[in-house]
Amino acid sequence: MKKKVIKNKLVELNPNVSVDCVIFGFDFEKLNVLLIDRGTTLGIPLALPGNLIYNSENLDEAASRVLEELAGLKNIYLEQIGAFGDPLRITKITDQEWLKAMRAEPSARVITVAYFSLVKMSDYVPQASSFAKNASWVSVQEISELAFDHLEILTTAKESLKQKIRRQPIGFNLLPEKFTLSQLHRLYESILEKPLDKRNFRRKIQKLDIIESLKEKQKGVPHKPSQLFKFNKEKYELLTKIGFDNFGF
Amino acid sequence: MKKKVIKNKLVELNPNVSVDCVIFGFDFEKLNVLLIDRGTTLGIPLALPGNLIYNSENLDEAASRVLEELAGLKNIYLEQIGAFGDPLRITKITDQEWLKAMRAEPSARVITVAYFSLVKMSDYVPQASSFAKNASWVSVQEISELAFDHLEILTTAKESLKQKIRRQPIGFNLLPEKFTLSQLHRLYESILEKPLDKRNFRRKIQKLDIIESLKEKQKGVPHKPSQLFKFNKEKYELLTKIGFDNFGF
DNA sequence: TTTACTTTGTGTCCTTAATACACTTTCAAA
DNA sequence: TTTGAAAGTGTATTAAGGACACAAAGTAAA
Repeated sequence: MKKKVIKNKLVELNPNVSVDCVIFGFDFEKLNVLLIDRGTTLGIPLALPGNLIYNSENLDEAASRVLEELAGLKNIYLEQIGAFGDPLRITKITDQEWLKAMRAEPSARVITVAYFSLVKMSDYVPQASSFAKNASWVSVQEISELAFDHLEILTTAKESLKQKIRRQPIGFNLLPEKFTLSQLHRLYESILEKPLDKRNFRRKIQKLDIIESLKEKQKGVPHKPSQLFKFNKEKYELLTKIGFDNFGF
Repeated sequence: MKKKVIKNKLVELNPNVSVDCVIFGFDFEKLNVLLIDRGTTLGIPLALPGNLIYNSENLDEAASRVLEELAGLKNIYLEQIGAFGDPLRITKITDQEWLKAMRAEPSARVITVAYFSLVKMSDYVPQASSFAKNASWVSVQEISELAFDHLEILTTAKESLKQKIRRQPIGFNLLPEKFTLSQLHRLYESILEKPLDKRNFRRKIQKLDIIESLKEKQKGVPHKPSQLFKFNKEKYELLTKIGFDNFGF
């Protein structure tokens, strides 16, 4: 069993449990996911960032650690999606090369706990980052295969994000401090994967009362400049806590 | 490592991963959960049914197996809630007695994958069942402590069920073939933990178009007998697949 | 047999939310 | 000064939610 010493404490990797993170980012056009290029010669090189957990940490901590190790990202919005544990999930021959190189027990049964996280893309620019480990942003629409069962995890993550954003205004984690209503609009359309009427969208968002218009406008755009907004942290946190479900019952 | 032979195949228990099931039942008054009395002298005797997984089975299969081993229940509605993996979740001294008796590696780090399931209470009557292993139905309202982190799992399961029933008509898994609207009404109130207006509830359910009135009424009740209904499997399955979310976006 | 008791079953009004839809404004660049 | 491109805005119609009260149908007890 692989061992590691952190701060004089012996820390053991658990060979049977990993975490994988679906890290979403928004480029004002579409949703992206941060993927790792494993550089394998066989099979699909792209995979979700993830790793085995240490026995000393809980699952949320493990996911946070993966985010920090990969991209130096701290205090990131994280949400557990669920556990994936098909015995066959890591047995594709095309994944074995990588497992043998990376794992002390490459054939161990591993169940993985998947998370999705929301980051501002500007907080992680792969080529400029010293953390970069062959990581890059890939448009979710363009992803048709991934290593292991990661495509299934991604699909579940997208669904989970769709559901979540209908109840909590978590989308703001994907936007910079200042943003326009059109950007927010495109964000919701990207996540929900359907067009939303502009006027109805704006009315609804304004009624939620979580955004405030700044006394500032877009500059240098070759069209009418857009009003900039920020969101109201207090209202946001309240709504995030209680949700804003309005289903019938 | 504990080993077991099933159908001439060597099957290994995974010491690090378990499943736990929150089995809900409805007695026409309130929600109940099937709990195991571990008969421990120390600490809290009641726990959720669960067990370590075998390396040969996937997580859903493990949960189904637990249901079948415990109560002979097959083809039961099961939904994964998530993974619980705090390193301290099994370290209460009051839980150690039981672990030492039951587990080959009582101090192993175990993460558990939790499920909730919905059963008709008539399908499992503990005292009459040959499967009974000190299992009994307990009203969810009366549960204030459980072994390990099972109270947290129960809380999450209740929340998860609440969310789910707002999108899919899964409540029918808790009712017998024939039921009255009042029973369905009380079921929704029990799950959502809030009163629902009788007329509005009936109107809404009827509009979903998933129940059919039978040409049959309650008998022997000391009041106006209620119309009996069954639910329409086709419509039910369609709605279960596509959900019936009607949130704004 | 009458009365009391208990639960069923039903309709309307009002308010709130959803949806569909088109034109003017403001800027940069040509 | 014209063109192109996105921003910003209001109304009318339809659908759904929420509040609310009383008659009907059965059993049990007086």
